[in-house]
Amino acid sequence: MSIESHIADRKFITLFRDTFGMNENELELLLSFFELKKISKKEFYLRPGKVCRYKAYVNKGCLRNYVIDEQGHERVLFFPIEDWWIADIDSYYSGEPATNFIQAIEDCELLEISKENFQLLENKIPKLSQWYSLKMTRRATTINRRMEELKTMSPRERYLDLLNKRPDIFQRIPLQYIASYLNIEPQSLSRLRKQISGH
Amino acid sequence: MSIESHIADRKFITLFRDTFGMNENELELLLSFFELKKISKKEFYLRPGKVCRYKAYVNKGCLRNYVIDEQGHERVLFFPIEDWWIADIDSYYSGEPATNFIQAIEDCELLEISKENFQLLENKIPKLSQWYSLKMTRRATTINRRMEELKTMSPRERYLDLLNKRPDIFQRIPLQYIASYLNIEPQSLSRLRKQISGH
DNA sequence: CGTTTTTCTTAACCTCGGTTAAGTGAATTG
DNA sequence: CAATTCACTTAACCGAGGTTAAGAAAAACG
Repeated sequence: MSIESHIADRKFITLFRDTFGMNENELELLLSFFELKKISKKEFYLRPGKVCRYKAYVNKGCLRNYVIDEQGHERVLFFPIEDWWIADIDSYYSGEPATNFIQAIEDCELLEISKENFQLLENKIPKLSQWYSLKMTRRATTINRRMEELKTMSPRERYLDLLNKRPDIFQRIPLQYIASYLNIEPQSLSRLRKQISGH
Repeated sequence: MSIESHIADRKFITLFRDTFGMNENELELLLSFFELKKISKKEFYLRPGKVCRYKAYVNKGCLRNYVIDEQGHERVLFFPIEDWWIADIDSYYSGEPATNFIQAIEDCELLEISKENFQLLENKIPKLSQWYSLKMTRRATTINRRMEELKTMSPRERYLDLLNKRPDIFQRIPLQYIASYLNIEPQSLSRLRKQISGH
């Protein structure tokens, strides 16, 4: 089964065709550099220790990107879903060993590319650099906003905000992971939900 | 007094000369697009409400970049110092009104450039795009690391970590702002410092 | 289906950091 | 250099969220 058939209906291809006006030749070249990788629920895409030399496009599924703090608690940083890119961003750019876990919450279909191949591709398709710069900008503003949320909102506010802005999250991700994303314990999330529903 | 004499001894110029191999013509062109802006202690470089259409290089001095939460508390996000760039990153890219305050802690010398002029310059000096991409990447990893700190470390750990990694900060920035950066109240920082020194 | 495992909830207790208030010390300023 | 503002500290009290422990509910699996 070719990669193309898997992704023909995905944003991955429309993104480059429509937003960057890539022609069919460029698209074919682009696709030939990516490798399809399937991982099943609970499987790890990345574990700490190894250097992260790849990034992957989430074609299907949902994962959690987390770290473990000194007390041994898991802390969820992101929930990558369809149309996101995954990597240990710090390790990918610094070459230092990764510190992040990336684990599948659902069965996932990923499109993976190595750092080297991505650079090759960038040289062959200049439009990719434009796109990449845009992507890094968006990433920076997203994380920035997330940092502001952590600094200015209470757990209760963060919960209500997430419920409002990302209702999809609650349909497919266990509450214990959402609690970790909100930076509280599962018991505290339960308590919060009870307080809120009880009024 | 020309801009050149002000920045001749700064990283601003060595950065482009050494790292990007710019020649004197390119450097002169580059400099001609920047405007020298002096602001004195306590003065604001940016306030919420207006769209942030400029970015500025900190040639000299030290500032605080903060937001105000719903309870009216100031929350410091960054302490831009020499060789940093300042802007409301979200507003600059989205075109929405800024939410950040940027205020001088010391008398400052800034080199400012508009978004439009920066783009013009990017077209004239291709090396600038490379540099820009690198800068956005660094920015993303920095903020990412900061988010991880907020998620995994206790206030006490964040204090000790800052003391260790950025001792310079404690020499030039009032403790109340450092407390805000650490996401605690000044009274709690006092208590922490007493506990730590008393052992 | 019934069993086992995982996820979620509840409750009691405790701790850390916020809040309020007051006082001390340092730095500007006229 | 006296006055005023600003920065820092201390202490008492309080409450949100963490911790521990147990049980209920839901999902996975043979």
